[in-house]
Amino acid sequence: MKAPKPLRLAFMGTPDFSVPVLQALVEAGHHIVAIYSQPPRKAGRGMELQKSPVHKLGDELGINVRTPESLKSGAEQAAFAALDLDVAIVVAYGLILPKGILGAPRLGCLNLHASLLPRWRGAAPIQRAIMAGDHETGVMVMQMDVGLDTGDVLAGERVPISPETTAESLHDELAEIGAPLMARTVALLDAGELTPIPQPDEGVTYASKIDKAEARIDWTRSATELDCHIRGLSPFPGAHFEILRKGKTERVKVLRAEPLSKTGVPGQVLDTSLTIACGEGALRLVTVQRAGKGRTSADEFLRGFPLGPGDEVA
RNA sequence: CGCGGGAUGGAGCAGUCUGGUAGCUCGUCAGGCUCAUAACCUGAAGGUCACAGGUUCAAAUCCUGUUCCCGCAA
Repeated sequence: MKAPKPLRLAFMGTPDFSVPVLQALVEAGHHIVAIYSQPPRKAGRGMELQKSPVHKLGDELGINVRTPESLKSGAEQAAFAALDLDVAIVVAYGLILPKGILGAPRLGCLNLHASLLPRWRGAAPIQRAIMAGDHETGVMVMQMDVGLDTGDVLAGERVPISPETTAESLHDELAEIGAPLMARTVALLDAGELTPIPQPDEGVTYASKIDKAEARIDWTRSATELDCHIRGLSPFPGAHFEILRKGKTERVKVLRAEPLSKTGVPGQVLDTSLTIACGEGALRLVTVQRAGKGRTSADEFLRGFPLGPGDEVA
C-alpha cells in the first residue's frame, strides 16, 4: 500500500475491533502520536487487571498509551490539544468525547462505526443488526460531532448478512473492511477530496447494549427469530437456555442452530437430533456449549447428555 | 486471594460421595451380510484415569500441592 502524506494522529480505541484499524494506520505510515484506551480493568477468571487489546498493541508498538477515566476535565483536554494533531481516529473507544476534544485536531475526529447509519447508532450495532434479521449492514466513517453517532458520513461500505452470519464472523469481516476504509478516508479527507454527507433523519435506530436477561432463549418466539437471536449473540455472550440435570439446572449456550418447520410445544425436544419446538417452527441445535465445557456439536453433546423426544428445556 | 464447573483410549461422557480387575455412546481397523450404503452383524486394537507427592494391603476414587481448560461475573 502506498504511503500518502503522513499525518500526526491519535488513535482512540479499546476492544479487538479497533486493533486492525490501528494496524492499518501504522502501516500507512502515519505518525501515531498517542493512543487512548480504556484503563485496565479487572477481568477474566481471577479478576486480574487486564490491559485492553488496543493498549497491548500500543505497548508492542512502543507508542505512548493514555488511559484517562474521562476526558471531561480541562487538564485532559489541554493535554490532548497539546498533541498538535492533524486528526484523531476513534474506533469503539467507549468514552464520550467532549466538544473540547472533538474540535482540537486540525481535521477533527473521525469515527468508524459498524452499521449503515443512521440505523443502529450506539453500542452494539453488529449484534443488533443480526438479531433484528437485517439482510445487510456495513461500516461507515463519520466526522464526529457531539451527538451519539450522529456525525456527517464520509465513507462507507456495505456487506450482506447471510443465514450463516454470526456476530463473530460479522465482527471480523467488518473490522477487516473497516481498517483499510479508514486509512483511505483519512488520506482523502486530508487531500480535501471528500464531501461530508449529513445522515438522513429517517431510519434512525439505536443499538443498545446487550442486556444479560435478553440473551436467554424464549422458546415461545418463532424459530426464525430465535435463529437470528442466536447468531447475533454467538459466541458472546451466547444465547442460552436451561436444562434439568440430576436435580440441578445447567446452562447450555447455543452457538449455532438451524430453523425447521416441525412443530410442537415450545421448549419440547422433538427428536433424537436435538430439535426443539418453538412458538412457531422448531430449531435444531447444531453447536452448543455446556457451562464449564468447551463448545461441541450436537452429536457430541448428546453422547454424554441423553436428551430425547418428550424431554423439555427452559 | 471474586464465585463455580472440568481434566478418564481418537471424540463426547459415566464411574469419584460409600477405595477393591476401567465402562457407555461414537469413531478407527478386520471379517461377515448386502446389488449397494454413513445401514446391519461379529471381532479387534487403543487408556501413565492432567502432573507431583501423601494415606492404604489396595487409589480414577480419600488428603495436599501444581499446571491447563471452561461457565458466571466485569
